[in-house]
Amino acid sequence: MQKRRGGNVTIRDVAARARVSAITASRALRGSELVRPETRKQVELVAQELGYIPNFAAGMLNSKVSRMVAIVVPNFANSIFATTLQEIGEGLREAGYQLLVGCNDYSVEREQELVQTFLSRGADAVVLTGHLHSEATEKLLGQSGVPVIEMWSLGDRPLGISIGVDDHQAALDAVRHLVSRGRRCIGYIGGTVDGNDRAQARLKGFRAALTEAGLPQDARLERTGTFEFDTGATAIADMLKVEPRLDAVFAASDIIATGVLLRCIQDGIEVPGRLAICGFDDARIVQMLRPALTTIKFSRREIGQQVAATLLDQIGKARRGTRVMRIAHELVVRQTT
Amino acid sequence: MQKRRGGNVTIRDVAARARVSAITASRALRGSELVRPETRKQVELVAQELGYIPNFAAGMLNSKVSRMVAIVVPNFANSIFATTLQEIGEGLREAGYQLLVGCNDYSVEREQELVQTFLSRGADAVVLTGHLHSEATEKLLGQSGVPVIEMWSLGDRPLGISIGVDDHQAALDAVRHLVSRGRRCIGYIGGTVDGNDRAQARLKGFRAALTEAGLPQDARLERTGTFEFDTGATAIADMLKVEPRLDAVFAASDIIATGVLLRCIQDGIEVPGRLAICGFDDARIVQMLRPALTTIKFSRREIGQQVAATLLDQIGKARRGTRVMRIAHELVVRQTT
DNA sequence: AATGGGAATGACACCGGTAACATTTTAGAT
DNA sequence: ATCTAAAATGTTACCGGTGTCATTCCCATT
Repeated sequence: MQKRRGGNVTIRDVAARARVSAITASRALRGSELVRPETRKQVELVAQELGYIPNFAAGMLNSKVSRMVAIVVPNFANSIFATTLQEIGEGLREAGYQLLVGCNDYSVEREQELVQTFLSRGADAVVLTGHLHSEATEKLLGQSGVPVIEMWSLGDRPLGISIGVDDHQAALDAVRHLVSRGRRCIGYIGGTVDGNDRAQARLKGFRAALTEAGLPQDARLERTGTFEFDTGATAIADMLKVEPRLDAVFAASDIIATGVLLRCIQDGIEVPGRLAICGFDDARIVQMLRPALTTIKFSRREIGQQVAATLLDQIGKARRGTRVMRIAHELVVRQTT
Repeated sequence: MQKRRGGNVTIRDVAARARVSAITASRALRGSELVRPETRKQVELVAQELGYIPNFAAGMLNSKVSRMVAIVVPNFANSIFATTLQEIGEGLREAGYQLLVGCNDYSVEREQELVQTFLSRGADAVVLTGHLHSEATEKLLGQSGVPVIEMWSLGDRPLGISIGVDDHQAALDAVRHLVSRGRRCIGYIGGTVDGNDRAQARLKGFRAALTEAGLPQDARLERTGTFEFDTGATAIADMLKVEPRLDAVFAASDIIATGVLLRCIQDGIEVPGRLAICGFDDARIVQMLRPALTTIKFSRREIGQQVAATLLDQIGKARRGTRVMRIAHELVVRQTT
């Protein structure tokens, strides 16, 4: 098979037609200050005329700049990450960067594979979700010298720059709020903690809050599953059967919290009278539910914007520090607590 | 800045260390049948030892194969597209393809820019959303000889292969259902039709159904906006004020339908007694709402899977036909109608 | 031992931009 | 008119794999 890409017009073709050398054409098209305006215009005209499409691979080979940013997210389908992707994409568009995205399904091995291909493809920077990585991944990234951003959670020893929410503190805040409302038998329903340090931090925050309030830990009141409505719906029904005194639930994601709430409405369990619910994320829908969900709010867009800005700042810099940027969260009290 | 990628180990370094020529090393690592098993093993060992990371750009330059598939979606944040992305990603992972994704915000100009860079980067195939493109985009893609897939909607004159849902028919089915329930004053609330042929087809389907049922067209009962809850919530409130006899709404997206439903619940408008609602997409949440939403269901995953399979089939093929693959849809009647 | 043919390996050029350095042109100063 | 520095352009080589074609090696065959 012969792939043609715009009729195989190379920069030399453009140069010949414009009666300049290849390098002048190259400079003209890249907007270098070294060419006379008229020359540039002429080259641009010819390029247009011939339908010239530059070959990035060729340029990259020598210049080592790909204008691609690689991003690893655990899951596209989860809209939480999608919003961030969107924001990063918009932030980088102007600068001419493209997004190379991969999905690791919460697996560090898969992440390692992805990082490997991304480096192979010459990504100018790598964005990872969370701080849980294989040793090989960290070594690869270290050797490559490419800027690394870990987003969504905060790490104490980030590989590069860490931009995210303090999940532990946020969970603590949420559960403290439930306690302050007089709840004494509080359950936790969250996403799987495997390969997910955000989920881990939230669960730890939950436990810390119980301890702080002098409440007992009870493994039966901690459930984890997928980040789906069903997880919440199933878990709450079962948990109430096991422990009828349950009077509050902290759901580590609004999707799960919505599952809990809708199931309660179905089953005639009064919220917040009989059961208080607090979610996490402030997904768009939850303020429209009746009763509206109390939840932890933070700006997904801000994460994306910060990541984009930081990327632009870091790419091409020789010295790169490690830094932790905390995105603010806030407890939004609505009707479920 | 000097980017190093794994310490600048090239295939010649590996070859030298393994006492073979560069091309033999290349063949060994690519799994060619032409090298002796022992030679291959030796090369692989050395590559591992040296931490060799191949440079895709270099390989691409000569072989014209990038193992990247470019995908343009209008919007990441809309989970509808995210699921498809996820599925395509999974389908291509095994074959070693990477996803180059871009977001065009429903703009054909933006799509054109994206297609241009994607071709520039040597994408092995291009996946677009919908059939609305600029002339230049179509020309670019035609010249490039790269396989093209248009997904999500069905076109009568696809650029390559078209994989999607018959939105017109689906909308027709939805509205016929409302009519069959005795509704006579039916409103439409949907997403913007600009740059969105799916939305256009649904609106046309809605109108066709009204005509078919002998009902009058009324511009006041057609609203479009963003694909957000608010659009539904705001539009329904206003529409009921303008036309109190309104007894049904066809919402061209479940997000919007949910907005409509929740607003009705808030305002004490009885559903389906006073107002019937039919959505579109069968988003996961809508079956858990009370009343559960009647909607058009189809498999987003199937679209993704078909796209992935078709991509693998098309890439590298010399002769590429144009074809239309219709993904089945189904009306799911629940409690809102 | 000589021969033939396929398996395995190698030499070399090439893909298409661009960095580095060389050269020519231009314009301002004397 | 001459000189000089800056501006503009050109030459050459190189990035790092891989296609093409040539060569060597090995073993079976006569």
